[in-house]
Amino acid sequence: MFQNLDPLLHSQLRLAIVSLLISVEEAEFTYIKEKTKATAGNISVQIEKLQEAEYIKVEKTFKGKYPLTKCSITKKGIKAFEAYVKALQQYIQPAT
Amino acid sequence: MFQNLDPLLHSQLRLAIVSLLISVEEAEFTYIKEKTKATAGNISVQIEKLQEAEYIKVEKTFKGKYPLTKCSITKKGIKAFEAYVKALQQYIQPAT
DNA sequence: AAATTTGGTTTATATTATAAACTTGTTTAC
DNA sequence: GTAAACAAGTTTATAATATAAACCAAATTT
Repeated sequence: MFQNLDPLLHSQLRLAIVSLLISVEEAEFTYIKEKTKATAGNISVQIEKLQEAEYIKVEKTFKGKYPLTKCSITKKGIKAFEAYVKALQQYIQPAT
Repeated sequence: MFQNLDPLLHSQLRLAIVSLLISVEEAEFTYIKEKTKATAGNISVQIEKLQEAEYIKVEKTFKGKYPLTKCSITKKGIKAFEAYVKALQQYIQPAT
């Protein structure tokens, strides 16, 4: 009846990050920070978890002299997101 | 961009419970247990939280000699659920 | 009358989310 | 030229959550 919801995605911030990356090809750390309004520390932690699970790819480079972190979604991430949304429908769709 | 997700509903088990109650007028503890496959302890705790928030109403009676706990959703619960689903759309709807 | 079952509740623990504090380097103000 | 403020993060500590294990009271079965 109720499929399990992938705990990695069932987190407001991680879901927001993946949601952003789904539609954007690539995003900088600061962009994610602006869009999600979350603290840098929180984002840093959640990005690492998503990366460990290989839901996203993280590339650390430099923009001029400052560090620049770019994130993008992986195939695995897209699949996981789609499965999560599908599972979620069972919870939020009205009636049986 | 991303509205906050009501933490009370953003929990697999509590969401499942509310989801059940939305479409069923009234449900017994054991029914919830069967449908969610969760442990009784976990359900007990989560029901109490939902009740504290006045998202659900809990009525303790007896079925013959055994205790019987009946739950039903409140107006507040319905509203919260609807708001949660609406907020969630922003996360799971593809593209901007 | 001991063991098992029903219908839960309480408590302990493991996991999470989150913010605060810290780091490394850069730019600006004095 | 050096102290203060800023950029872009990371690490660590704490608070909140989810969850299961242990427990309880009464009823039933063996």
